[in-house]
Amino acid sequence: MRRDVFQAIADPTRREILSMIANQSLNLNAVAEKFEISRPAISKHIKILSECGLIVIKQKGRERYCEAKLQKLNEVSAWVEQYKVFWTKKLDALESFLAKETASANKRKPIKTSKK
Amino acid sequence: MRRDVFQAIADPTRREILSMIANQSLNLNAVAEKFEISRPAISKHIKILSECGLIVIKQKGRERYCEAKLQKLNEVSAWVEQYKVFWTKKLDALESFLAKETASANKRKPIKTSKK
DNA sequence: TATATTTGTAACCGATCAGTTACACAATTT
DNA sequence: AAATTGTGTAACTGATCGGTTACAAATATA
Repeated sequence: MRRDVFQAIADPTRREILSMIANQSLNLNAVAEKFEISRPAISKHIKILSECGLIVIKQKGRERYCEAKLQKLNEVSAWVEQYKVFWTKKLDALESFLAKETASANKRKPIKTSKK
Repeated sequence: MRRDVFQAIADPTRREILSMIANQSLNLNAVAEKFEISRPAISKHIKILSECGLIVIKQKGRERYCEAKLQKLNEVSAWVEQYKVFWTKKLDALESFLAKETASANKRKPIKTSKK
């Protein structure tokens, strides 16, 4: 069974769970209440999230509070950031192309370049 | 059938395909050659990637070149960046705690803070 | 024209996924 | 002590996933 962060965040319900508990820990029932699906289904999602380290469970009496541990998202961040240059590079190229095109037409007002 | 960027990048083979063609377009066979799995399997992965807009296929004669269109990764980037504050905040808090703790002990050399 | 090459796709397979219902069990409340 | 609450888990289901083999079709080459 593959259990990594990329797989964990692939499911929209799990992403929603993360957004719910990012700011405040919630117990399992509190999480489940906000979804249409059953409590055991949520329980399974929580299990997956905790197995890959995105949340930790703090037992308090009979309740189990889900606390977000978003550090693991760093793995996703690092992966996606390595490619950012590819799409921003293209946008920069488009930007400079448009700037040049506009300059040669030299009647319209120049495009505001965002950086440098 | 759910077909979004999060689901597309959940599979390690698809992430590897993206890394292969990020810099250079490759035809399907060239991609398939570098993997253990069969050509039809790669063909399916390519289809998924193109269906969610991460690559485009340029037909040249009988060959089909896969060109990465990584702009769509922006969606993932935006999602993960919104949470960056949560884990960097905690790290900063830990950092300042350690700095303070070290200062009060004031014999060990201070921790090098990365920014500001 | 016959043959190679590059590819898509259909049909199938076993594993996993995301959900369900039903039940068990421990902690809390009455 | 009895009832309620919060949760885990087993057993099941249908859908999807990631792979395969086998075949078809279009382009390129001999």
